[in-house]
Amino acid sequence: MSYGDAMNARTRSEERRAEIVRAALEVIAERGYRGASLAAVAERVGLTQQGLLHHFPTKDALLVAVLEERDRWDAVPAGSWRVDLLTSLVEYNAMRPGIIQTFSALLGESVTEGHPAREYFTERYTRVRESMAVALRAEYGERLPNGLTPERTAPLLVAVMDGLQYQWLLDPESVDMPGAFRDFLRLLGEEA
Amino acid sequence: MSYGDAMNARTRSEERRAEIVRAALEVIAERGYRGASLAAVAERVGLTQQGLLHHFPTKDALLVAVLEERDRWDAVPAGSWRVDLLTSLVEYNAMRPGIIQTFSALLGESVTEGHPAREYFTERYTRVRESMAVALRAEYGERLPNGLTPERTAPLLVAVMDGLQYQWLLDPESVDMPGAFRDFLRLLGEEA
DNA sequence: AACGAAACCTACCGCTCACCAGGCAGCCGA
DNA sequence: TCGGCTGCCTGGTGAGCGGTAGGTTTCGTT
Repeated sequence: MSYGDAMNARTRSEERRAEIVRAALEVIAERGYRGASLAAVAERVGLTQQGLLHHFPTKDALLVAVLEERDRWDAVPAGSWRVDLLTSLVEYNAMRPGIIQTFSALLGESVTEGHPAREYFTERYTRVRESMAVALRAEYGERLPNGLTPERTAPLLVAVMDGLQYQWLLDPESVDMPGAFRDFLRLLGEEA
Repeated sequence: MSYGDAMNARTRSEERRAEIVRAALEVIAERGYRGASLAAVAERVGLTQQGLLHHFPTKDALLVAVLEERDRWDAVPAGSWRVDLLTSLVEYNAMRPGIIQTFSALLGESVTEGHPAREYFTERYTRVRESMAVALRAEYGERLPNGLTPERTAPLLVAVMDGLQYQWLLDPESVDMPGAFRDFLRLLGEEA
């Protein structure tokens, strides 16, 4: 195997796949997973539907790649979040409605029966709740208001982030997502 | 309850429509709106697809009826909520996963472009936020923690309810939705 | 008994979907 | 220079979609 060249076959193929995944993210944001046709994704990267199927043999395989992309995207730095970085994350999200829309649409679909992303989201939320509990403990210890534990607070934190996203996507003018999130954090850090 | 006698034509037609809407709620819960075929809804009430189209001329017309049903369902008693009744509402919801699933799936779809329920949800959330602000002011006055106003707290309250629903639908064993909601309310009512 | 409307049907249409089969061009290592 | 593999194409298929057209049965009203 030679590796001197600027771009070997494997690299080029991975580039192509990455392009396709990017296009799929867009189309899913616009039409949801069920509404996203392979043809629409293919057209966006200048392929025919069958050309796309060469890289991803089924529609579900493409979805798997999309979900893996998401895992890469918000991979926890050094294994755990810090609460103040969450604020930055929300602010960053507020500048990228596309990504938020993609995964909000997918989350909504995933609660329906037999949806191919259901298991992914179930496991993801288990993981994220645990991760958030760790972050909350690091920030507040056991001194959360009203004797709340980090484990009981984590689902609320996650719910606020998700719920705000829906309200914000529907009506960005009326909902200050980062501001509201900061308000929530202030509820946790009972002020000195 | 037999139809033949004490029921006039109009009443029977309305009964039929109500049956269809109920079936549509089920099918949407299972497959989302895009995934819900008229044929599937029709079969559930013992009709052909065209028999259904006699009562609702288009698929969108059926969706409108579904959304109207929801408005009737959670119509605010006497014009405004009381915060303690929200707890009961959440507890009640936790016993009816079907309804929650229907509207969580619809909410998720609604953020996609040109979705027929988008406007409905946008306006609904505007209304609900206002309604919640009123309820919060009635309960806590201006004395929310950290100088939060009812208007700024309302989006958080709504976000928590919605966000918890998704986590709960995906993994009811791991998420105590009513308990978590009570935790959130306890964050608002700073103790004593 | 006669009539008209409501309820529901069969048949059909054009379209879109995910996916299969088979072929062909171009590049790469041998 | 050749063989094979990768990338992508044309062509086609069966199923399912929402919706139309037009007929037939049912039934309350008169």
